[in-house]
Amino acid sequence: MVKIRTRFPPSPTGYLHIGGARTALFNWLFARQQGGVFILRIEDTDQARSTDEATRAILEGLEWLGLNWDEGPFFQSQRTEIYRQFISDLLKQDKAYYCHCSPELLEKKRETARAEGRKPKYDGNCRDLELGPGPQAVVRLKNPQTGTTGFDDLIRGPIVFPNEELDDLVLARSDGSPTYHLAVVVDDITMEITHIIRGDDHINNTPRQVQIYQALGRPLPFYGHVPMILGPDKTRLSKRHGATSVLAYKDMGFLPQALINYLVRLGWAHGDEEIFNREAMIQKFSIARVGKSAGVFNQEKLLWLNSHYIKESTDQELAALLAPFLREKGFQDLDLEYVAKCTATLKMRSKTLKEMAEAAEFYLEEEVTYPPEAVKKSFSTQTIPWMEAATESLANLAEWDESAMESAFTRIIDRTGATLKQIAPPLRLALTGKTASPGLFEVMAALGKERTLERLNRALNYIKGL
RNA sequence: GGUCCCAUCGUCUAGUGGCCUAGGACACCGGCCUCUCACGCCGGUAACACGGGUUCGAACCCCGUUGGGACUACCA
Repeated sequence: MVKIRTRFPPSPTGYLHIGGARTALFNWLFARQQGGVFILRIEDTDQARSTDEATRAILEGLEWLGLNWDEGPFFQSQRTEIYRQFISDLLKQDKAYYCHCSPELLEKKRETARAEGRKPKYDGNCRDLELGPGPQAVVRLKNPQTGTTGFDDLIRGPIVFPNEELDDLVLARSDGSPTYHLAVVVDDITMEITHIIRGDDHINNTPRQVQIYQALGRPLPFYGHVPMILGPDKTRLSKRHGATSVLAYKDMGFLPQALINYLVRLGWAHGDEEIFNREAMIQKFSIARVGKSAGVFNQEKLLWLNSHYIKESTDQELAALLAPFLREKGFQDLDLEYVAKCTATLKMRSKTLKEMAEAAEFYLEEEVTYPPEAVKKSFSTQTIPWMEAATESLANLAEWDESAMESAFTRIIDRTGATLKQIAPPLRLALTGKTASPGLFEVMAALGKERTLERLNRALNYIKGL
């Protein structure tokens, strides 16, 4: 059996975006599932627009998502000799020819053709002139002019194009460099790619590439064209729609497994299942079951998945993940054990790590501040006896856990005649500086006895000074 | 314009001729739980683009219409 080989070929003209990430994911999943090989290839033939920085960002994005590649990264810019070889072979076999038409002339012809309602395709002017190389010459593929060119798409089934629609495409530019179509095909041949899974914006490119395979006398790979990802306005997802860079989602506090899970479900389903960890995805993914229609990127659902994976993470994992976000907020010396205790109270209430970091601030601040509105609502002379009773009972607690606190509070309620509903708000404000927070007992347990008593005493003094 | 692709709730989707008075998930709206906020649980609103066929029977098959999208470069 032939080993399956897939590839992800980004061009380094920008960051790794959501659409690219999903294409990479599908290729990766298919390779992993089939025991195949996943190859990374950087398509940097467009020297003007390619940057090293973009390459780094793409690699970093893939690494963050955990889409590890087995071979590469290969760079097209380092393979020019290979392309040259293939082009000269084609020329020798009369499958390609030199064309001396200037870009200006071609552009003019296209315009008049368009104006007259004809197809603006190359007219084959130099096809049979048997011209040699020249300073302005490009190399074109000599395509069949009748008949059809097609392929059997893994996702969409057979797709056929009339050859009259296809013109003699340029294989080599006048400077000798290969064009995209030639480079892709040569790379896929030499890298022995068996399955090409890519965006459906390439469907129309495929017959051209098929013709190059045919001219070269090589067997076709399998093609699977996955649908595009759209923004909420149903146009192609782009910067206009906010963050589409994978790393931007990292910075917003998303977990890679949440993004991966979201992406795999965008365009693919396995019955009613929503949650897929890596292993489940690899096992259940099926390229043939990928949907055909474009999908709208929905951040709400991503947030839901993210909160799911946050809940699933252990306190220690969360503490480590949260640390960079906390440091960003200026909390430099972090006691990760303490942070872990805090995350335990926050994981049910946070949709992102960024949100969690914000919610965690009161745990880390030396002194919480009491917002005037909240003070008005919760602090009064009436609360003094409650606070005193609480402070005293808590101070006497031998065990600092939630069940001990609970029994302490039943005694406090007994003694003061107040209800928990009355006592909780002022205590919450004293401990967190907020009117909404994790459960009172949870907060005290996480804060620890010392911090709790400190904060209560400080609040008591504050109220007495009102 | 031409060619190609696509079409089920607002969104992601299940559905491959009878199981569909169309199922799940997100979001939204109610309720329960409750020390606040969440979580969780229960319930609700909400879709087969349209028109023709084929068939005893169509969300599912065929044709057309409409609507979206892609490509149409010496960009990838």
